[in-house]
Amino acid sequence: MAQIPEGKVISYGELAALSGLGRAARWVGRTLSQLPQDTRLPWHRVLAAGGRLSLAAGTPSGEEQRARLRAEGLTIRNDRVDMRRHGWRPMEANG
DNA sequence: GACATGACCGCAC
DNA sequence: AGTGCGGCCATGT
Repeated sequence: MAQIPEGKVISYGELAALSGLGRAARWVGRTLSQLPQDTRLPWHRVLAAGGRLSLAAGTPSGEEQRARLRAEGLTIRNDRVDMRRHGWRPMEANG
């Protein structure tokens, strides 16, 4: 997760698979929910499938996530981000 | 061991 | 486009 570049996003399922956790998307979610508030990990770049934001707008964390994503230049439409444009895969990291 | 829950995923209707 | 259902992995009671 720390390797996700700024302005890019990934889904829980992808992150789980890429981390060698198989299909443990739920486990990723539960883990993120337990992150300390002062973590510097880019947790806001982890979205649900299809670029959907699973954290509801209005909640502290939900607003925080939207703010951070927008700050990185992403556009949020109807609680979702354009994965086609901002999706990230490790292969792209190698150039 | 059984049962319920979670910042989930994919498919079918 | 919205809803329902089963599957997934780990944790807590």
